[in-house]
Amino acid sequence: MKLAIKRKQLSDQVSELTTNRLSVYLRCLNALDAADVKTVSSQTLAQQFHLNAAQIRKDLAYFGEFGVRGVGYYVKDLKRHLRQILGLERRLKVAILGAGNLGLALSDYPGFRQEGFQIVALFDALSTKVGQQSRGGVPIFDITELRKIAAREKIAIAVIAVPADAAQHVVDQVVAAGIKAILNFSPGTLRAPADVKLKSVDLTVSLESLSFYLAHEEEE
Amino acid sequence: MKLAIKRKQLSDQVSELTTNRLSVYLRCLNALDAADVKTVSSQTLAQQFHLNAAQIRKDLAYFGEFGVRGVGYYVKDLKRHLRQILGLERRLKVAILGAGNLGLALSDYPGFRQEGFQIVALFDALSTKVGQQSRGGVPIFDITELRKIAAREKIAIAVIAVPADAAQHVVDQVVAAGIKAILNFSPGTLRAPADVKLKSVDLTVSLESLSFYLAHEEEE
DNA sequence: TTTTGTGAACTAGTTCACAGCT
DNA sequence: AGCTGTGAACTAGTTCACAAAA
Repeated sequence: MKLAIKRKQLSDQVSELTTNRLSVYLRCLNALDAADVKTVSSQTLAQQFHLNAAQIRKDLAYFGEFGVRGVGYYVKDLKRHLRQILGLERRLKVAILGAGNLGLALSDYPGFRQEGFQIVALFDALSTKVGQQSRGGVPIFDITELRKIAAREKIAIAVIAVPADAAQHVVDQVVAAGIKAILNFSPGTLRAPADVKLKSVDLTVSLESLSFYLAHEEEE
Repeated sequence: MKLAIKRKQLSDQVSELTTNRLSVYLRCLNALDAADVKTVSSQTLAQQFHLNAAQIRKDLAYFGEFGVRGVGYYVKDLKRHLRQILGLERRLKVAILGAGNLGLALSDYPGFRQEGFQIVALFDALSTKVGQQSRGGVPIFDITELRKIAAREKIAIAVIAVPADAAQHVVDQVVAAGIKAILNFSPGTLRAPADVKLKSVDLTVSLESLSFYLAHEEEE
């Protein structure tokens, strides 16, 4: 009951910081479960990654009361709940846009294949690539077929791995194909409608932030 | 004078959020400069990506007074300042650890090569890979040679692109080789000493955050 | 006794709003 | 007139600290 009421406004109430941590907790629980640990406290969990125990409890409390006072959390139980919260109980299908170096590497990346994601298609505009497949066997389609294949395969997530100058155009096509979640690897700002979740991983920004650190640590 | 005083505690005072935005501003300024725009206001800059003009001014104000009241910022001028702030005036050398799909793709990624980064070496433990090179011509060395080559080439940044179970061991070797900045692509938490800057890009977390969004948007 | 779940206190980050310079 | 630089107000996120449950 309490759970159901909260559910309604979840994606507004829960910040991305929290959902990212949920993923991290889940990975930790997988490891604990594999090591046949039955129960874990927020304290123990917090020590693994340098986090605060209260934060873990607060993060989980958004979704229900999963813990047992005096005991902690049952590993298998919490793991199941987290998978459910993150929407991982169903296999989500992923398409990668851009069959260049990065796109091909991502399509065979084992981390993507784990935990319920299934990479079903690559798309490219280059006719020489269309019809080929990645080393791991993901077929490459022509980008013009995106709409058709996205609908047929029920593709839920698009990964953008095209050069910066093509990225916005590709995003527009992805949106037109009805895909509601995009993970973008191209540098620069992209526009997408409000009902489409666009998450960007900007490799250049990451490197430059390290460069900043190096430039300013030397001085102290 | 004011600038010099501030400099001392910069990396403590300035948050990562700010430095990440500086990268984004720089990219925008590059585009404006290429389009031969001479001057830009924080207002205009803010509209490009959906940001607040005051935030841009605050971000820049940490480092000095670069603007001209009534005019805005001189594009070339601010660009030069940002490059200097981010430590991009010198070319930083980068090594990639792990010559798998991801490592090879990253070593030829054009975004890395731009803006002052130079990928000089790949490292792997597999003897079949050692001696080969990436398509773009980055040579693959044995990981045992890391220390020697890092010193000789003055490698400043290490990129971790090895499987999760090898990641901590590789990080330890990178640290032992005296490298002070690490960009990690492997999933999971890694430990590094306080004087080493470790930045992680967790692809699984990114995808799971999209999954969360998809799972919870459907309900409204 | 142990550990959760959570209000209250605190800290960090963002936006407002305006004085002051050009 | 126009736009920066910045204190003050606000908002979001984290940590503390403790009552309540097992």
